Amino acid sequence: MLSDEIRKILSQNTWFASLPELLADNLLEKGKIKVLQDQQILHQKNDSADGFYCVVNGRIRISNFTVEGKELVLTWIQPGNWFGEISLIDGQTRTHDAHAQDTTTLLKVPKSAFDQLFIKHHDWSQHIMRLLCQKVRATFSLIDETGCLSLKGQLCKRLSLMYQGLEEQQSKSMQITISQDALAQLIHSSRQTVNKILQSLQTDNVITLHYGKIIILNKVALEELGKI
Amino acid sequence: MLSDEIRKILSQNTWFASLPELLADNLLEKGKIKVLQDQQILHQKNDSADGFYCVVNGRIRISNFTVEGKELVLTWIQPGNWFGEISLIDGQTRTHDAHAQDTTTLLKVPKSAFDQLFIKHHDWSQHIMRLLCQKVRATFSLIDETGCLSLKGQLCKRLSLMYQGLEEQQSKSMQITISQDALAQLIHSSRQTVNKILQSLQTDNVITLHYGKIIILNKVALEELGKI
DNA sequence: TACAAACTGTCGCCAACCTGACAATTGAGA
DNA sequence: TCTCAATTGTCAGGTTGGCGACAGTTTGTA
Repeated sequence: MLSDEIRKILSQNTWFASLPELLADNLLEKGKIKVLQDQQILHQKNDSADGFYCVVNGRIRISNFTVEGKELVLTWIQPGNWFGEISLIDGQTRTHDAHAQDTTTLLKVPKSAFDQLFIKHHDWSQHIMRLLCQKVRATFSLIDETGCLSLKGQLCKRLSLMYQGLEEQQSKSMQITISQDALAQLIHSSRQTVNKILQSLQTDNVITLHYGKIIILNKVALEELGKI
Repeated sequence: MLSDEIRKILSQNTWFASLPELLADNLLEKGKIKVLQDQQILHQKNDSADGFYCVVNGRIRISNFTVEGKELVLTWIQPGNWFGEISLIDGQTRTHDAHAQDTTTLLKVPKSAFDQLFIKHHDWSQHIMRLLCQKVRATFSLIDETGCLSLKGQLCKRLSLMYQGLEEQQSKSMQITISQDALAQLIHSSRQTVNKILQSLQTDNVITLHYGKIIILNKVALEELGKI
């Protein structure tokens, strides 16, 4: 994959786009491409940390496992988004498992290069702080959603966000590639319940359902429903 | 309240305790005591931020409101813990409402003093990053709990944590002062369900129930139950 | 073209838990 | 001491949503 292509994808992300050119160049320069096959493990919870990552394409599933072995999915990280900085900063182990969902390309900035940025660029810590704040705020709003919204609301919100992600990447095919099973995991629900909700959305002409994918018909309605 | 007394309480907190003396002194020096009456508002969601706070005694209830007006409690901040840094760093507004739960004494470091610390102490940002990482990890484990644990498990975990807080402060009276109503809010449940669970814990001689307070009889059992 | 794997659609049962209601108890303040 | 608000204890009714089961559909692969 060409360096210009990577830079273009990374620049869709507001955090990366706001970095001074020198820092952005440095991340791209030190970053190495890493490709994972579908379902391949990047790291597990409690692993020691060796890198700071950005999803170039594909997606990374961040999750934990309950005592009984059930997978609890926290989120899917979409292209352009960076992760893995927490363990690098505080020296503790990984907070979650990270698996590839689809064949996935990552940019990996090794720990050594990451640490050096603090020394070479006096303003790097400012930007890392902003990234951490973003992460805290995102996590807070996740908690709000699960507490405030009905399952239908949560589902619509997730679909909205995924659709936005597609728009930002100016993807050709405006369809969300996800199984109902995976959607259920994301909102901590069951496949059957998700199916029921999706059917009702289809009846209301908000979406259409297909094998392994969903097409958004009415973006505005979906966003509205994501507040219930 | 005496400065030595404040320093003693603040030093129970691992983050504060790990600060270089110069920084700790600076925070204490610039911090002003602020007392809130029970239920008094410190700030609301979307307020602009003017300070970095530490609970000296009492406690701060961090919450949001749903569209229907129901209060969603995120957590109670116990003495020794700092909060409010996120809005100061990223310049955005407050993420939550903050109310006093009981008469509460705070140490308030004004925004101007907070900002200056970055300039005067080159290592201040390192410590702020550690604090942010702590916050992210705490928020992640909150999500894990609500996803993994049964209501009984969540309730026991909360009680454990509150009891630990009492131990750390070497409080004279080892009883948790909280109504069943407030407990229900903390675990996003109903008073009736909480009552049923507490009754069962009392039957098993893990706790005893009183008007507006709970006494822990078997700390170890409680911790064990906090994993179910 | 056949087959297996993955995914979707649907039903019924059942446990968890929310809500409203109401009585009893406790504690603070007049 | 009296009164009132806050808190606790308890019950019945109703809803939500999880789970097992099974049939049908789609897709990739041999």
